[in-house]
Amino acid sequence: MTTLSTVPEAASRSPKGEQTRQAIVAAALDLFRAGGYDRTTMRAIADAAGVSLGNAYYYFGSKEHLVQAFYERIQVDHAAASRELLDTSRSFGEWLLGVLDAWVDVAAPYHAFAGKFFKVAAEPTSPLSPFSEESADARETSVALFREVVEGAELKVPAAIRAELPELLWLLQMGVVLFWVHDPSDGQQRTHRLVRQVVPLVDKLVRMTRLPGMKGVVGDVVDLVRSVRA
Amino acid sequence: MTTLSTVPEAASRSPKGEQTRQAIVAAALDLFRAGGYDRTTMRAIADAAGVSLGNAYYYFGSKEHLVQAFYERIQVDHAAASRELLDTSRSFGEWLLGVLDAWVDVAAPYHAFAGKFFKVAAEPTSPLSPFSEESADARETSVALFREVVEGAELKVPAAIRAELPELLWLLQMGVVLFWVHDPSDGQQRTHRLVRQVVPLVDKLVRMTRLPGMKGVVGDVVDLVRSVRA
DNA sequence: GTCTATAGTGGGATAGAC
DNA sequence: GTCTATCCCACTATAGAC
Repeated sequence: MTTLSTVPEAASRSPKGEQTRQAIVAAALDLFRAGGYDRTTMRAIADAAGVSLGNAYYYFGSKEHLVQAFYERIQVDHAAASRELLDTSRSFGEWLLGVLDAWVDVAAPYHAFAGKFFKVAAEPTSPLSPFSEESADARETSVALFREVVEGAELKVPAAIRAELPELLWLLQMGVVLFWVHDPSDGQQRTHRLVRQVVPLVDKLVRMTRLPGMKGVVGDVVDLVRSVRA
Repeated sequence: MTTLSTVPEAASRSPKGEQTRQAIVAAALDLFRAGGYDRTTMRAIADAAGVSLGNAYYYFGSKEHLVQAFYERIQVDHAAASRELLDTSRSFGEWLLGVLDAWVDVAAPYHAFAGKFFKVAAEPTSPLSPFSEESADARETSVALFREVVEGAELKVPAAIRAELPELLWLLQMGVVLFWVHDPSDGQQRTHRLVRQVVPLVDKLVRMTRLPGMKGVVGDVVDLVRSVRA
Protein backbone atom coordinates (compact mmCIF):
# COMPACT_ATOMS: atom_id res chain seq x y z
CA MET A 1 0.00 0.00 0.00
CA THR A 2 2.98 2.30 0.46
CA THR A 3 4.14 4.23 -2.52
CA LEU A 4 7.24 6.20 -3.37
CA SER A 5 5.38 8.79 -5.38
CA THR A 6 4.47 12.18 -3.97
CA VAL A 7 0.90 11.84 -5.15
CA PRO A 8 -1.50 12.14 -2.21
CA GLU A 9 -2.83 8.79 -1.13
CA ALA A 10 -6.43 7.94 -0.51
CA ALA A 11 -5.95 8.12 3.24
CA SER A 12 -4.59 11.66 3.24
CA ARG A 13 -6.95 13.25 0.72
CA SER A 14 -8.87 16.25 1.78
CA PRO A 15 -12.39 16.60 0.38
CA LYS A 16 -11.30 19.51 -1.75
CA GLY A 17 -8.27 17.72 -3.08
CA GLU A 18 -10.36 14.69 -3.83
CA GLN A 19 -12.74 16.85 -5.82
CA THR A 20 -9.93 18.32 -7.88
CA ARG A 21 -8.47 14.91 -8.40
CA GLN A 22 -11.78 13.57 -9.66
CA ALA A 23 -12.19 16.54 -11.98
CA ILE A 24 -8.82 15.81 -13.56
CA VAL A 25 -9.55 12.12 -13.95
CA ALA A 26 -12.96 12.82 -15.47
CA ALA A 27 -11.51 15.34 -17.91
CA ALA A 28 -8.72 12.96 -18.87
CA LEU A 29 -11.00 10.01 -19.49
CA ASP A 30 -13.36 12.21 -21.51
CA LEU A 31 -10.61 13.58 -23.68
CA PHE A 32 -8.91 10.20 -24.08
CA ARG A 33 -12.19 8.72 -25.21
CA ALA A 34 -12.86 11.58 -27.60
CA GLY A 35 -9.44 12.08 -29.15
CA GLY A 36 -7.24 9.19 -28.07
CA TYR A 37 -4.31 9.12 -25.72
CA ASP A 38 -1.56 10.60 -27.88
CA ARG A 39 -3.52 13.54 -29.20
CA THR A 40 -4.70 14.54 -25.74
CA THR A 41 -2.20 16.92 -24.14
CA MET A 42 -1.71 17.44 -20.44
CA ARG A 43 -2.50 21.11 -21.03
CA ALA A 44 -5.85 20.21 -22.57
CA ILE A 45 -6.66 17.93 -19.64
CA ALA A 46 -5.78 20.64 -17.13
CA ASP A 47 -7.84 23.18 -19.07
CA ALA A 48 -10.87 20.91 -19.30
CA ALA A 49 -10.61 20.17 -15.58
CA GLY A 50 -10.34 23.88 -14.84
CA VAL A 51 -6.97 23.58 -13.15
CA SER A 52 -3.46 24.69 -13.98
CA LEU A 53 -0.97 22.40 -15.66
CA GLY A 54 1.13 22.41 -12.51
CA ASN A 55 -1.82 21.35 -10.43
CA ALA A 56 -2.52 18.42 -12.72
CA TYR A 57 1.05 17.28 -12.16
CA TYR A 58 0.59 17.79 -8.44
CA TYR A 59 -1.97 15.02 -8.45
CA PHE A 60 -0.60 12.82 -11.21
CA GLY A 61 3.13 12.37 -11.54
CA SER A 62 2.91 11.66 -15.24
CA LYS A 63 0.50 11.24 -18.09
CA GLU A 64 0.81 7.50 -17.61
CA HIS A 65 -0.42 7.77 -14.05
CA LEU A 66 -3.72 8.94 -15.50
CA VAL A 67 -3.97 5.62 -17.24
CA GLN A 68 -4.04 4.05 -13.82
CA ALA A 69 -7.25 5.93 -13.14
CA PHE A 70 -8.75 4.17 -16.10
CA TYR A 71 -7.51 0.86 -14.76
CA GLU A 72 -9.18 1.48 -11.41
CA ARG A 73 -12.36 2.74 -12.97
CA ILE A 74 -12.84 -0.43 -14.98
CA GLN A 75 -11.98 -2.58 -11.99
CA VAL A 76 -14.57 -0.86 -9.80
CA ASP A 77 -17.27 -0.86 -12.47
CA HIS A 78 -16.60 -4.50 -13.28
CA ALA A 79 -16.76 -5.52 -9.65
CA ALA A 80 -20.10 -3.73 -9.31
CA ALA A 81 -21.52 -5.29 -12.44
CA SER A 82 -20.30 -8.73 -11.39
CA ARG A 83 -21.72 -8.34 -7.91
CA GLU A 84 -25.18 -7.95 -9.39
CA LEU A 85 -24.71 -11.15 -11.34
CA LEU A 86 -23.54 -13.08 -8.32
CA ASP A 87 -26.69 -12.18 -6.41
CA THR A 88 -28.80 -14.26 -8.75
CA SER A 89 -28.00 -17.91 -8.26
CA ARG A 90 -26.82 -19.64 -11.40
CA SER A 91 -24.50 -22.35 -12.63
CA PHE A 92 -20.71 -22.03 -12.81
CA GLY A 93 -20.78 -21.66 -16.59
CA GLU A 94 -23.42 -18.95 -16.52
CA TRP A 95 -21.57 -17.01 -13.86
CA LEU A 96 -18.29 -17.20 -15.68
CA LEU A 97 -19.92 -16.11 -18.92
CA GLY A 98 -21.61 -13.24 -17.12
CA VAL A 99 -18.44 -12.04 -15.41
CA LEU A 100 -16.33 -12.13 -18.56
CA ASP A 101 -19.04 -10.52 -20.65
CA ALA A 102 -19.46 -7.83 -18.02
CA TRP A 103 -15.80 -6.92 -18.34
CA VAL A 104 -16.06 -6.49 -22.09
CA ASP A 105 -19.14 -4.30 -21.67
CA VAL A 106 -17.61 -2.17 -18.95
CA ALA A 107 -14.40 -1.65 -20.90
CA ALA A 108 -16.13 -0.98 -24.23
CA PRO A 109 -16.15 2.84 -24.07
CA TYR A 110 -12.38 2.86 -23.69
CA HIS A 111 -11.51 0.39 -26.41
CA ALA A 112 -10.19 3.04 -28.75
CA PHE A 113 -7.29 3.97 -26.49
CA ALA A 114 -7.01 0.66 -24.70
CA GLY A 115 -3.92 -0.09 -26.76
CA LYS A 116 -2.06 2.71 -25.03
CA PHE A 117 -3.28 1.52 -21.68
CA PHE A 118 -2.13 -1.94 -22.51
CA LYS A 119 1.26 -0.70 -23.63
CA VAL A 120 1.85 1.00 -20.33
CA ALA A 121 0.78 -2.08 -18.41
CA ALA A 122 2.92 -4.38 -20.50
CA GLU A 123 6.22 -3.11 -19.18
CA PRO A 124 7.31 -5.51 -16.45
CA THR A 125 8.81 -2.73 -14.33
CA SER A 126 5.64 -0.66 -14.49
CA PRO A 127 3.54 -0.52 -11.33
CA LEU A 128 0.60 -0.94 -13.68
CA SER A 129 1.70 -4.34 -14.84
CA PRO A 130 -0.91 -6.91 -13.80
CA PHE A 131 1.93 -8.98 -12.38
CA SER A 132 3.63 -6.21 -10.43
CA GLU A 133 4.02 -5.91 -6.68
CA GLU A 134 2.13 -2.61 -6.70
CA SER A 135 -0.94 -3.99 -8.40
CA ALA A 136 -1.12 -6.96 -6.02
CA ASP A 137 -4.15 -5.44 -4.35
CA ALA A 138 -6.05 -4.96 -7.56
CA ARG A 139 -5.06 -8.44 -8.70
CA GLU A 140 -6.22 -10.00 -5.44
CA THR A 141 -9.55 -8.17 -5.78
CA SER A 142 -10.04 -9.69 -9.20
CA VAL A 143 -9.01 -13.14 -8.06
CA ALA A 144 -11.39 -12.82 -5.12
CA LEU A 145 -14.22 -12.21 -7.57
CA PHE A 146 -13.44 -15.45 -9.35
CA ARG A 147 -13.11 -17.19 -5.99
CA GLU A 148 -16.69 -16.20 -5.28
CA VAL A 149 -17.72 -17.61 -8.62
CA VAL A 150 -15.99 -20.90 -7.84
CA GLU A 151 -17.23 -21.17 -4.27
CA GLY A 152 -20.74 -20.05 -5.04
CA ALA A 153 -21.27 -22.67 -7.72
CA GLU A 154 -21.98 -26.28 -6.85
CA LEU A 155 -18.89 -27.53 -8.65
CA LYS A 156 -17.84 -31.07 -7.90
CA VAL A 157 -14.11 -30.97 -8.62
CA PRO A 158 -10.96 -32.11 -6.81
CA ALA A 159 -9.98 -29.83 -3.95
CA ALA A 160 -6.58 -29.10 -5.51
CA ILE A 161 -8.21 -27.77 -8.67
CA ARG A 162 -10.77 -25.85 -6.70
CA ALA A 163 -7.98 -24.04 -4.89
CA GLU A 164 -6.14 -23.03 -8.05
CA LEU A 165 -9.17 -22.32 -10.18
CA PRO A 166 -9.70 -18.67 -9.18
CA GLU A 167 -6.20 -17.77 -10.26
CA LEU A 168 -6.54 -19.75 -13.46
CA LEU A 169 -9.77 -17.94 -14.26
CA TRP A 170 -8.05 -14.64 -13.63
CA LEU A 171 -5.46 -15.73 -16.18
CA LEU A 172 -8.27 -16.57 -18.57
CA GLN A 173 -9.60 -13.08 -18.04
CA MET A 174 -6.15 -11.68 -18.91
CA GLY A 175 -6.29 -13.71 -22.10
CA VAL A 176 -9.67 -12.21 -22.92
CA VAL A 177 -8.24 -8.74 -22.33
CA LEU A 178 -5.35 -9.53 -24.66
CA PHE A 179 -7.77 -10.61 -27.37
CA TRP A 180 -10.05 -7.65 -26.75
CA VAL A 181 -7.25 -5.14 -27.08
CA HIS A 182 -6.45 -6.55 -30.51
CA ASP A 183 -10.07 -6.89 -31.58
CA PRO A 184 -10.92 -4.33 -34.28
CA SER A 185 -14.46 -5.62 -34.88
CA ASP A 186 -17.51 -3.44 -34.37
CA GLY A 187 -18.47 -3.32 -30.71
CA GLN A 188 -15.83 -6.01 -30.13
CA GLN A 189 -18.28 -8.66 -31.27
CA ARG A 190 -15.45 -11.08 -31.87
CA THR A 191 -14.41 -10.90 -28.24
CA HIS A 192 -17.97 -11.56 -27.18
CA ARG A 193 -18.07 -14.54 -29.51
CA LEU A 194 -14.78 -15.79 -28.13
CA VAL A 195 -16.12 -15.59 -24.59
CA ARG A 196 -19.29 -17.39 -25.59
CA GLN A 197 -17.24 -20.15 -27.15
CA VAL A 198 -14.51 -20.45 -24.55
CA VAL A 199 -16.71 -20.57 -21.45
CA PRO A 200 -18.51 -23.84 -22.28
CA LEU A 201 -15.13 -25.37 -23.08
CA VAL A 202 -13.66 -24.28 -19.76
CA ASP A 203 -16.78 -25.53 -18.02
CA LYS A 204 -16.41 -28.89 -19.68
CA LEU A 205 -12.71 -29.13 -18.92
CA VAL A 206 -13.21 -28.26 -15.27
CA ARG A 207 -15.89 -30.93 -14.88
CA MET A 208 -13.66 -33.45 -16.62
CA THR A 209 -11.08 -33.15 -13.85
CA ARG A 210 -13.28 -35.52 -11.85
CA LEU A 211 -12.80 -38.39 -14.25
CA PRO A 212 -10.42 -41.05 -12.91
CA GLY A 213 -8.29 -41.08 -16.06
CA MET A 214 -7.53 -37.40 -15.57
CA LYS A 215 -5.78 -37.74 -12.26
CA GLY A 216 -2.30 -37.59 -13.78
CA VAL A 217 -2.78 -34.53 -15.98
CA VAL A 218 -4.71 -32.66 -13.33
CA GLY A 219 -1.85 -33.23 -10.89
CA ASP A 220 0.64 -31.99 -13.47
CA VAL A 221 -1.36 -28.86 -14.13
CA VAL A 222 -1.69 -28.10 -10.43
CA ASP A 223 2.04 -28.61 -9.94
CA LEU A 224 2.75 -26.30 -12.85
CA VAL A 225 0.52 -23.55 -11.54
CA ARG A 226 2.09 -23.80 -8.09
CA SER A 227 5.66 -23.69 -9.33
CA VAL A 228 4.87 -20.73 -11.59
CA ARG A 229 3.49 -18.76 -8.68
CA ALA A 230 6.33 -19.59 -6.32
CA MET B 1 5.18 -8.29 -48.26
CA THR B 2 3.72 -4.93 -49.16
CA THR B 3 3.86 -2.14 -46.63
CA LEU B 4 2.23 1.25 -46.32
CA SER B 5 5.26 2.88 -44.78
CA THR B 6 7.55 5.16 -46.73
CA VAL B 7 10.63 3.41 -45.43
CA PRO B 8 12.60 1.94 -48.31
CA GLU B 9 12.01 -1.77 -48.70
CA ALA B 10 14.67 -4.37 -49.10
CA ALA B 11 13.96 -4.65 -52.80
CA SER B 12 14.38 -0.96 -53.51
CA ARG B 13 17.44 -0.20 -51.43
CA SER B 14 20.42 1.35 -53.11
CA PRO B 15 23.85 0.20 -51.90
CA LYS B 16 24.47 3.60 -50.38
CA GLY B 17 21.14 3.72 -48.63
CA GLU B 18 21.68 0.23 -47.31
CA GLN B 19 25.01 1.29 -45.88
CA THR B 20 23.50 4.27 -44.10
CA ARG B 21 20.69 2.12 -42.83
CA GLN B 22 23.06 -0.43 -41.37
CA ALA B 23 25.11 2.30 -39.72
CA ILE B 24 22.03 3.62 -37.98
CA VAL B 25 20.93 0.18 -36.83
CA ALA B 26 24.41 -0.65 -35.52
CA ALA B 27 24.62 2.63 -33.62
CA ALA B 28 21.17 2.11 -32.15
CA LEU B 29 21.90 -1.44 -31.03
CA ASP B 30 25.13 -0.32 -29.39
CA LEU B 31 23.56 2.58 -27.56
CA PHE B 32 20.49 0.64 -26.48
CA ARG B 33 22.64 -2.09 -25.02
CA ALA B 34 24.88 0.43 -23.26
CA GLY B 35 22.31 2.84 -21.88
CA GLY B 36 18.89 1.33 -22.34
CA TYR B 37 16.07 2.35 -24.64
CA ASP B 38 14.68 5.41 -22.87
CA ARG B 39 17.96 7.10 -22.18
CA THR B 40 19.13 6.71 -25.76
CA THR B 41 17.98 9.67 -27.84
CA MET B 42 17.43 9.69 -31.57
CA ARG B 43 19.92 12.54 -31.73
CA ALA B 44 22.58 10.40 -30.07
CA ILE B 45 21.87 7.53 -32.45
CA ALA B 46 22.11 9.84 -35.45
CA ASP B 47 25.34 11.33 -34.14
CA ALA B 48 26.90 7.94 -33.46
CA ALA B 49 25.91 6.81 -36.94
CA GLY B 50 27.37 9.97 -38.44
CA VAL B 51 24.11 11.14 -40.00
CA SER B 52 21.67 13.94 -39.32
CA LEU B 53 18.60 13.48 -37.18
CA GLY B 54 16.35 14.00 -40.18
CA ASN B 55 18.20 11.36 -42.13
CA ALA B 56 17.73 8.83 -39.35
CA TYR B 57 14.01 9.49 -39.60
CA TYR B 58 14.19 9.01 -43.35
CA TYR B 59 15.11 5.37 -42.72
CA PHE B 60 13.20 4.69 -39.55
CA GLY B 61 9.78 6.23 -39.15
CA SER B 62 10.08 6.26 -35.40
CA LYS B 63 12.31 5.25 -32.56
CA GLU B 64 10.19 2.17 -32.13
CA HIS B 65 11.02 1.00 -35.61
CA LEU B 66 14.60 0.63 -34.46
CA VAL B 67 13.55 -1.91 -31.87
CA GLN B 68 12.50 -4.12 -34.73
CA ALA B 69 16.21 -4.69 -35.37
CA PHE B 70 16.36 -6.68 -32.12
CA TYR B 71 13.26 -8.57 -32.98
CA GLU B 72 14.77 -9.67 -36.28
CA ARG B 73 18.11 -10.47 -34.73
CA ILE B 74 16.60 -12.82 -32.18
CA GLN B 75 14.35 -14.39 -34.76
CA VAL B 76 17.26 -15.17 -37.09
CA ASP B 77 19.49 -16.49 -34.31
CA HIS B 78 16.69 -18.65 -32.94
CA ALA B 79 15.90 -20.09 -36.33
CA ALA B 80 19.57 -20.99 -36.80
CA ALA B 81 19.86 -22.58 -33.36
CA SER B 82 16.65 -24.53 -33.88
CA ARG B 83 17.71 -25.71 -37.30
CA GLU B 84 20.68 -27.45 -35.74
CA LEU B 85 18.40 -29.22 -33.29
CA LEU B 86 16.05 -30.38 -36.01
CA ASP B 87 18.87 -32.07 -37.85
CA THR B 88 19.26 -34.64 -35.09
CA SER B 89 16.29 -36.97 -35.03
CA ARG B 90 14.44 -36.97 -31.71
CA SER B 91 11.00 -37.24 -30.17
CA PHE B 92 8.38 -34.50 -30.27
CA GLY B 93 8.92 -33.65 -26.61
CA GLU B 94 12.67 -33.40 -26.97
CA TRP B 95 12.38 -31.19 -30.01
CA LEU B 96 9.88 -28.89 -28.37
CA LEU B 97 12.05 -28.62 -25.29
CA GLY B 98 15.08 -27.88 -27.43
CA VAL B 99 13.35 -25.20 -29.49
CA LEU B 100 11.88 -23.39 -26.48
CA ASP B 101 15.13 -23.62 -24.55
CA ALA B 102 16.99 -22.32 -27.57
CA TRP B 103 14.84 -19.23 -27.62
CA VAL B 104 15.56 -18.46 -23.98
CA ASP B 105 19.28 -18.89 -24.61
CA VAL B 106 19.31 -16.74 -27.73
CA ALA B 107 17.33 -13.96 -26.08
CA ALA B 108 19.35 -13.99 -22.85
CA PRO B 109 21.76 -11.16 -23.77
CA TYR B 110 18.84 -8.80 -24.29
CA HIS B 111 16.89 -9.62 -21.16
CA ALA B 112 17.95 -6.46 -19.33
CA PHE B 113 16.00 -4.16 -21.60
CA ALA B 114 13.59 -6.70 -23.00
CA GLY B 115 10.89 -5.01 -20.96
CA LYS B 116 11.10 -1.92 -23.12
CA PHE B 117 11.10 -4.02 -26.22
CA PHE B 118 8.08 -5.84 -24.91
CA LYS B 119 6.31 -2.61 -24.11
CA VAL B 120 6.71 -1.41 -27.65
CA ALA B 121 5.50 -4.72 -29.05
CA ALA B 122 2.49 -4.81 -26.77
CA GLU B 123 0.70 -1.95 -28.45
CA PRO B 124 -1.78 -3.45 -30.89
CA THR B 125 -1.24 -0.71 -33.46
CA SER B 126 2.52 -1.14 -33.38
CA PRO B 127 4.08 -2.83 -36.39
CA LEU B 128 6.10 -4.76 -33.84
CA SER B 129 3.11 -6.42 -32.26
CA PRO B 130 3.39 -10.19 -32.77
CA PHE B 131 -0.19 -10.10 -34.04
CA SER B 132 0.24 -7.20 -36.46
CA GLU B 133 -0.04 -7.25 -40.22
CA GLU B 134 3.53 -6.06 -40.59
CA SER B 135 4.99 -8.88 -38.54
CA ALA B 136 3.01 -11.53 -40.40
CA ASP B 137 6.16 -12.69 -42.17
CA ALA B 138 8.13 -13.08 -38.97
CA ARG B 139 5.18 -14.82 -37.35
CA GLU B 140 4.82 -17.22 -40.25
CA THR B 141 8.53 -18.02 -40.06
CA SER B 142 8.13 -18.95 -36.41
CA VAL B 143 5.03 -21.00 -37.03
CA ALA B 144 6.85 -22.78 -39.86
CA LEU B 145 9.53 -23.79 -37.39
CA PHE B 146 6.96 -25.42 -35.15
CA ARG B 147 5.38 -27.00 -38.21
CA GLU B 148 8.68 -28.73 -38.86
CA VAL B 149 8.74 -29.93 -35.28
CA VAL B 150 5.25 -31.37 -35.62
CA GLU B 151 5.78 -32.93 -39.03
CA GLY B 152 9.21 -34.26 -38.24
CA ALA B 153 8.06 -36.14 -35.16
CA GLU B 154 6.20 -39.43 -35.41
CA LEU B 155 3.16 -38.07 -33.60
CA LYS B 156 0.02 -40.12 -33.81
CA VAL B 157 -2.68 -37.49 -33.34
CA PRO B 158 -5.93 -36.59 -35.14
CA ALA B 159 -5.36 -34.69 -38.38
CA ALA B 160 -7.34 -31.68 -37.16
CA ILE B 161 -5.05 -31.26 -34.17
CA ARG B 162 -1.98 -31.82 -36.26
CA ALA B 163 -3.01 -28.95 -38.49
CA GLU B 164 -3.55 -26.51 -35.64
CA LEU B 165 -0.67 -27.61 -33.47
CA PRO B 166 2.04 -25.42 -35.01
CA GLU B 167 0.06 -22.27 -34.29
CA LEU B 168 -0.78 -23.47 -30.79
CA LEU B 169 2.89 -24.12 -30.11
CA TRP B 170 3.71 -20.64 -31.35
CA LEU B 171 1.20 -19.35 -28.82
CA LEU B 172 2.92 -21.44 -26.17
CA GLN B 173 6.17 -19.80 -27.18
CA MET B 174 4.54 -16.37 -26.74
CA GLY B 175 3.53 -17.47 -23.26
CA VAL B 176 7.10 -18.43 -22.51
CA VAL B 177 8.23 -15.01 -23.74
CA LEU B 178 5.69 -13.36 -21.47
CA PHE B 179 7.01 -15.29 -18.49
CA TRP B 180 10.62 -14.68 -19.48
CA VAL B 181 10.15 -10.93 -19.70
CA HIS B 182 8.84 -10.92 -16.14
CA ASP B 183 11.45 -13.36 -14.84
CA PRO B 184 13.95 -11.58 -12.56
CA SER B 185 15.84 -14.75 -11.60
CA ASP B 186 19.54 -15.17 -12.36
CA GLY B 187 20.07 -16.30 -15.90
CA GLN B 188 16.27 -16.65 -16.14
CA GLN B 189 16.49 -20.05 -14.44
CA ARG B 190 12.83 -19.93 -13.58
CA THR B 191 11.90 -19.69 -17.25
CA HIS B 192 14.09 -22.67 -18.00
CA ARG B 193 12.39 -24.58 -15.21
CA LEU B 194 8.98 -23.58 -16.52
CA VAL B 195 9.89 -24.87 -19.97
CA ARG B 196 11.18 -28.11 -18.52
CA GLN B 197 7.92 -28.57 -16.67
CA VAL B 198 5.49 -27.43 -19.31
CA VAL B 199 6.89 -29.44 -22.22
CA PRO B 200 6.15 -32.92 -20.78
CA LEU B 201 2.65 -31.72 -19.92
CA VAL B 202 2.04 -30.48 -23.45
CA ASP B 203 3.48 -33.72 -24.79
CA LYS B 204 1.11 -35.71 -22.63
CA LEU B 205 -1.90 -33.58 -23.57
CA VAL B 206 -1.16 -33.84 -27.26
CA ARG B 207 -0.91 -37.61 -27.07
CA MET B 208 -4.14 -37.78 -25.08
CA THR B 209 -6.05 -36.31 -28.01
CA ARG B 210 -6.07 -39.82 -29.49
CA LEU B 211 -8.16 -41.26 -26.68
CA PRO B 212 -11.77 -41.90 -27.72
CA GLY B 213 -13.21 -40.00 -24.73
CA MET B 214 -11.40 -36.88 -25.83
CA LYS B 215 -13.15 -36.52 -29.16
CA GLY B 216 -15.58 -33.90 -27.90
CA VAL B 217 -13.10 -31.58 -26.20
CA VAL B 218 -10.60 -31.90 -29.00
CA GLY B 219 -13.26 -30.84 -31.48
CA ASP B 220 -14.19 -27.87 -29.29
CA VAL B 221 -10.59 -26.75 -29.03
CA VAL B 222 -10.07 -27.01 -32.78
CA ASP B 223 -13.26 -25.03 -33.39
CA LEU B 224 -12.10 -22.41 -30.94
CA VAL B 225 -8.70 -22.02 -32.54
CA ARG B 226 -10.25 -21.73 -35.98
CA SER B 227 -12.79 -19.12 -34.99
CA VAL B 228 -10.11 -17.10 -33.20
CA ARG B 229 -7.96 -17.00 -36.28
CA ALA B 230 -10.78 -16.14 -38.66
C1' DG C 1 -1.80 21.12 1.86
C1' DT C 2 -3.82 23.17 -2.57
C1' DC C 3 -3.28 26.02 -6.41
C1' DT C 4 -1.70 29.57 -10.03
C1' DA C 5 1.26 31.55 -13.47
C1' DT C 6 5.16 31.58 -16.11
C1' DA C 7 9.29 30.26 -18.08
C1' DG C 8 11.96 26.91 -19.12
C1' DT C 9 14.38 22.00 -21.03
C1' DG C 10 14.71 17.87 -23.59
C1' DG C 11 13.64 15.02 -27.10
C1' DG C 12 10.44 12.78 -30.62
C1' DA C 13 8.94 13.96 -34.94
C1' DT C 14 8.36 16.94 -39.33
C1' DA C 15 9.04 20.48 -43.35
C1' DG C 16 11.19 21.84 -46.88
C1' DA C 17 15.55 23.37 -49.07
C1' DC C 18 19.36 21.38 -51.53
C1' DG D 1 19.25 11.05 -49.55
C1' DT D 2 20.69 14.33 -46.80
C1' DC D 3 20.61 18.39 -44.37
C1' DT D 4 19.09 22.42 -41.16
C1' DA D 5 15.56 24.55 -38.79
C1' DT D 6 11.53 24.16 -36.43
C1' DC D 7 7.38 22.38 -34.07
C1' DC D 8 5.11 20.20 -30.40
C1' DC D 9 4.46 18.57 -26.02
C1' DA D 10 5.69 15.87 -21.75
C1' DC D 11 7.72 17.34 -18.00
C1' DT D 12 10.35 20.54 -14.60
C1' DA D 13 11.34 24.63 -11.90
C1' DT D 14 10.21 28.33 -9.37
C1' DA D 15 8.03 31.76 -6.85
C1' DG D 16 4.36 32.90 -4.68
C1' DA D 17 -1.02 33.12 -3.31
C1' DC D 18 -4.68 31.15 -0.07
